[in-house]
Amino acid sequence: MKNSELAKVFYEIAEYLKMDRVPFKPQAYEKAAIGIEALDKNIKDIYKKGGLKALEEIPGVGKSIAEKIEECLKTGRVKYYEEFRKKLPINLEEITKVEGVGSQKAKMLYEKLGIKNLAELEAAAKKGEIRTIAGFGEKTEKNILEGIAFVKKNTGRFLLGNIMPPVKEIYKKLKKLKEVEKIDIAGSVRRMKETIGDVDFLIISKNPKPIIDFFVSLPEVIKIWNKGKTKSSVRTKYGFDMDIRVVPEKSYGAALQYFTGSKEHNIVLRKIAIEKGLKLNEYGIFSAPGGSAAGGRKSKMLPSKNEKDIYKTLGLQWIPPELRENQGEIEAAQKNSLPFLVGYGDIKGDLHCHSSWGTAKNSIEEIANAAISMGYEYIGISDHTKFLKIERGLDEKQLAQQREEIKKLNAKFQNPNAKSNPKSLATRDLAKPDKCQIKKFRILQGCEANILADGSLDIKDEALAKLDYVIAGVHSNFKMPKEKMTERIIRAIKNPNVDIISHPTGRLIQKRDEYLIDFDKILAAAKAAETILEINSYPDRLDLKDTNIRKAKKADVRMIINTDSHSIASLPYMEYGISQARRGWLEKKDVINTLPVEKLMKFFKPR
DNA sequence: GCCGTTTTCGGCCCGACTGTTTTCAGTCG
Repeated sequence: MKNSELAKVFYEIAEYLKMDRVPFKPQAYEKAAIGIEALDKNIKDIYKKGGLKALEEIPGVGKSIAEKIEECLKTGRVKYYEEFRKKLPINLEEITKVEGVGSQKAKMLYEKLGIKNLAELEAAAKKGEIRTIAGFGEKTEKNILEGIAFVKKNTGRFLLGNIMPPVKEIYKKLKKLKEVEKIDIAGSVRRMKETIGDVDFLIISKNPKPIIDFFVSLPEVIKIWNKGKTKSSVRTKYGFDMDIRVVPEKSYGAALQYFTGSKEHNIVLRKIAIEKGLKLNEYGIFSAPGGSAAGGRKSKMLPSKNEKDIYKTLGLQWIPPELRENQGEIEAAQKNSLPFLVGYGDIKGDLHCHSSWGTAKNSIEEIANAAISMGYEYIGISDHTKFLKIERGLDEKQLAQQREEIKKLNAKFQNPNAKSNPKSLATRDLAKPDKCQIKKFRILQGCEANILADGSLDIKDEALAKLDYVIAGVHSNFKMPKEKMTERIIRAIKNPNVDIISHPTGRLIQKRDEYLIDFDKILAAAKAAETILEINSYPDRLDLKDTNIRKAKKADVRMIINTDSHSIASLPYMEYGISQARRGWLEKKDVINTLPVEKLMKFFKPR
């Protein structure tokens, strides 16, 4: 039984309890489910090692839920859950995916019409049966049908890297409106989560109506879920939903904090507020209960204009959005010990770029020019090697020829008259970087060698020794038993010619799981061999992922953020890699390509 | 059902919008 499956059981119990209007227990079960989901160990192992006591250590899990976990691990069933299922045997997860249908309506639909799943819900709505239920009407029925159509079409979450470009476009359009005094993107986009459920825009304005009207009539909008005086939500043609919220200036900090989330982070903040005799909502932080949009009669609004005010009033350092997941950041902020995160402008070069020597789009010179215009000081060309025929992998001879070309280009890029990079890279606008000149731009030659099934590489050591650096990655035989795969990668880590392991866990978000590996052993080996692990910025990779990055930092392993670009159009993906590094609590010193080239190369194996 | 630097009992985060009501429940974020 996987942790996620067990968590799902408790989430569903929470839903069933909500249907019965049981107070407080639903939240307790939800909390336990969150606690289980957040575990980085298999719950089976935790139970094996420490029994019931160890289970009760899990946040949100007490005696009663620990016993239910035990029951589930032993028998594969939870009686308490099955009793609910017997009473209401419906596919809750499926039905409540439909916008506007929650647990209460799901219950009614089953009791009145016997609806158990999405297909039956659709059939009933088409026959016009839904409107016959008390409390349901024609409009609800129509909305349910539309909701089902959307559920069928969409998978739910969207890759950060896919969603960002259209979101930035819409952001620009909204920003241009004269009524908009200030605008931010909040929500999981601001937190730079690897996948995004929906997009939240937050705006300051004294005149919300024209903004909301403009928002719902954007050409990207295909469905208006709701439209009120100060907020609205819509579906875009790209498939994702967007919310907009307009607030007055004095509430902006509180609103930005509130709508950035995460939900778990905010709940803790509100509790801290209550402990201090304060009240926190999206309108501000108030000195006494009863605060509201108009300001309660007895409560006084404390400074809420910016987020720092809110955090300060709660006795906390301002917390970067990427950390707001209630994973220890609040405790760190209380102790004034938050990390100073690697910045979006700190990267000095990208060492994982493919060129037209293989199947990638651009020549080395084109890549170098693009890198210069992004403000980089160096770029690393790392084409695939010969095992990957489909990518026209390079052999020993071609690598030598490529080295000659790079030598010539490097001579060309030494420009003693150029000004040094005047400002740090504004990564958030990487799509349109400023032109700037670099005194000494350097092209490094690497390669991305293939880690074969036995852990050896597909190219001769002598050839590797002539390169500036070597990346090695797994590109075949993904499905090996855990022990073998771990050994395979560790052998590559120990290879005296290998400097960097690319996309170390091999996952493709929403497509392919990580390889079966013992990640702790990989980390220990990387630490011992001083081999660097890559944070791959490609939108569907983001590998290492945030939680693994944090583990790697704890293991004192060095990391590098690369894009794995096969075209210069992908160089700006760097932003996503940096964001994951930040989510993994990395500081500048943890990331080697924040260093100038001479210092960077000290982290490579002696050649 | 869980949890505790005021507590082992008595608390549990909060407000906008919609649709169906005639004063509010359900849903969502």
